Amino acid sequence: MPKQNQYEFWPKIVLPIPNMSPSNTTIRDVARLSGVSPMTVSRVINDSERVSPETRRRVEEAISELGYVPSRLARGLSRQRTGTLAVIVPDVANPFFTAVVRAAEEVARRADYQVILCDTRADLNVERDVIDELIAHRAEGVVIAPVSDRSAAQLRRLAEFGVPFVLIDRTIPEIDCDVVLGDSTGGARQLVEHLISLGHRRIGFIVESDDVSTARDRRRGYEAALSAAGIALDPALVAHAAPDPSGGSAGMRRLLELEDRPTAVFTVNNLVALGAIEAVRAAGLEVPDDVALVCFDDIEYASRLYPFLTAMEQPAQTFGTLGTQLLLERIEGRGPERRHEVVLPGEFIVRKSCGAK
Amino acid sequence: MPKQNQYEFWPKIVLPIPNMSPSNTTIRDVARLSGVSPMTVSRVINDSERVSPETRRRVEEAISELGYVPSRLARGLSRQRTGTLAVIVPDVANPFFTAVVRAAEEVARRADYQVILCDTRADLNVERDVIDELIAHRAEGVVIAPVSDRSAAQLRRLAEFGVPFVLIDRTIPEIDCDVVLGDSTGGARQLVEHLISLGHRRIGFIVESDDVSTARDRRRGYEAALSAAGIALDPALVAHAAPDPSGGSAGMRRLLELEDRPTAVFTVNNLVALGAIEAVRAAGLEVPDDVALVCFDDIEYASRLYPFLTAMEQPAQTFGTLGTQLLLERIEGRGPERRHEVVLPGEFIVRKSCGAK
DNA sequence: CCAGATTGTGGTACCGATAACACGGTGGCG
DNA sequence: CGCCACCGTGTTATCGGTACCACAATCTGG
Repeated sequence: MPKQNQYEFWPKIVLPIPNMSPSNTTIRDVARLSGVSPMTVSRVINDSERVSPETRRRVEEAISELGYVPSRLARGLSRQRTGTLAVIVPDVANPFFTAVVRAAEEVARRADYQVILCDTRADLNVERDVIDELIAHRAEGVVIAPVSDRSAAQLRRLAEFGVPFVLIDRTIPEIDCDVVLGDSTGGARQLVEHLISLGHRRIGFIVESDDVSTARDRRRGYEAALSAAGIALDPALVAHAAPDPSGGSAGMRRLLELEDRPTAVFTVNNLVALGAIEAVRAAGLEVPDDVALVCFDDIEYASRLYPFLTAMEQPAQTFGTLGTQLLLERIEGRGPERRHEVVLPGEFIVRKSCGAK
Repeated sequence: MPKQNQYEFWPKIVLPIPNMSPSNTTIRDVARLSGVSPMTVSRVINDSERVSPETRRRVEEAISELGYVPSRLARGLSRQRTGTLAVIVPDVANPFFTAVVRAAEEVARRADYQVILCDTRADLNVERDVIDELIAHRAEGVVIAPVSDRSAAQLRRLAEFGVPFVLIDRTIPEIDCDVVLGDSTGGARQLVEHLISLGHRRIGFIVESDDVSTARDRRRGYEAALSAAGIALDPALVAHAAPDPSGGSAGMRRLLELEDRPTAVFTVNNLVALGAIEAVRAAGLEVPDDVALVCFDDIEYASRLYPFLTAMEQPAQTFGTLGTQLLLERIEGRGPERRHEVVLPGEFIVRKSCGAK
């Protein structure tokens, strides 16, 4: 259960503050001090161009004397580019997305872009608002792990405004753009086949709503594994739940209440697994003894402390770096005519939760 | 060991791209279409003001017909405010800071500010660059967990430019501003006293460089606890190391090599603890049997999966919300004359790693 | 020795919005 | 009936840069 925030309603204090000097030096001030035109100063701060060494020296002197820093706003307005790009994820606190964001931020910074971070909390409305804001901000591109297929509307809006974007982790059927994905179907199949190889026949699946591509694809993998093993699909074993710990708990509780309950469970991601495990324990049972468990995505720090989750680990950082690189290519007008669809293989890591050996 | 990123050098593809229409509708287009002046359109999009219902209707119609979205750049330039603020942390991947960032982002968004996320990777130079960028961007305020005391220079720079900022998690001696802190000294003392109460007399401490206030304060707490128990301080038991898992491992290795090695260790934070535990295990020993361990900050998801770390958990979210709220007060000119110094108590959580009971 | 290129610099007009003021029309009130 | 307040709207200047073109001075080569 997330900590309640006792200071949510911190009492408002209304008092005057000692205003600091909003030191607003402009290019014209620099020009005046160094006895040249603003245009020449502009040339100096943008390097390049032909400026005599002597003039350049004088201008640079004036700049450092006045502590002048050019305004990105003005520059952006006039150049029609902001040097800003956005990363949108449904939950930064999910270690998978944290890694994505971190990597994206680094790539962007190296390419001299600033990053606006947006956490949609898997809420379609927040996502819409956030995207509108980004359009207003004239962000030059967006790396986004969309909330669901219904994000299509807002992505089309981005496209209308000529803002390139790259989807990561999730595709959206009608949206045609660069994409960086994991191998959800294959990975899921491998996980479930592993459970089957351990002798499990009744295998549950806790998954979020079917309008998220990863959920669909992983369900597909789950079904493929079952059918390949000649196990009939029992719809009662598929529990739909929110893609977070509380959803995982709820889903697992439902599965445990079944008459003929599963002996193993596959969860759609790491946080769902976490909640599911908590539910198993709350029911006085244990993983993997009473219920074996496998999932997608690792929880790095947890696994280092205690290698427990048998998981299909995805290269989260690569999602971030690669997604951002593809985006930068689009922004800079490079990038192939045809869209890029990169599928990154996961790494199957067997640990305790599946009960192997 | 963090995953190597195999796609760091993704091959560059150079091809033309099908350019989308950079639909650049301006306020003037809307004005033309609705047969009014740009000023009137401006009045409509900023609500308020006195505009006849009929005109407003016509303008709104034109706006939606053209799909017009006002440019934040232009607005910012003219209004002299950007509606942007920044959150700077040394490591977003640290669950503590992830929570801070997430909370800050939410508070900011609710107040209609956009957030620029900056991860300094605990590198003073990156921090300097990032802050320069923010000044250029005319960010209206900054919530920052500074790299160290040597961040003072860049913070003074911010102040010179009239950008208000709030320090979180760490103070800096000469910098006088709003601050949201944990009770490092008290918390550390409590942790170490707990170890002492369990019978430990040789207690190690793995800590980062002394120019970070939390490190100093926690050392102070460590020393206070020892001296209160009449235990002499043995400098050999204080290992300095980077504030991350690898630092923790290195530090613990050094402690384990001591002739008279500690029976318990206190680490300055969660990630250091993680590395320290790995080092203990690598040495063929176990926590808490061979070495008891306590630390600052929890790793939430890890602890839910496996309640192991005995820790002083800090209310990370509150650091974020409160820090951002204080910042917003400053920005809006409210906020007390005298600086705010908020100290949030941590929660002492006893689990396995200390070997209690 | 002069046409033509090159170099360093300045002038002007924007980028897209808003602040501040101006102005014609309506209605209330003495 | 005329003055004034107010309403709705337009005009102009400006925010802080840069693109584009102009222009004088110097350099090149035939």
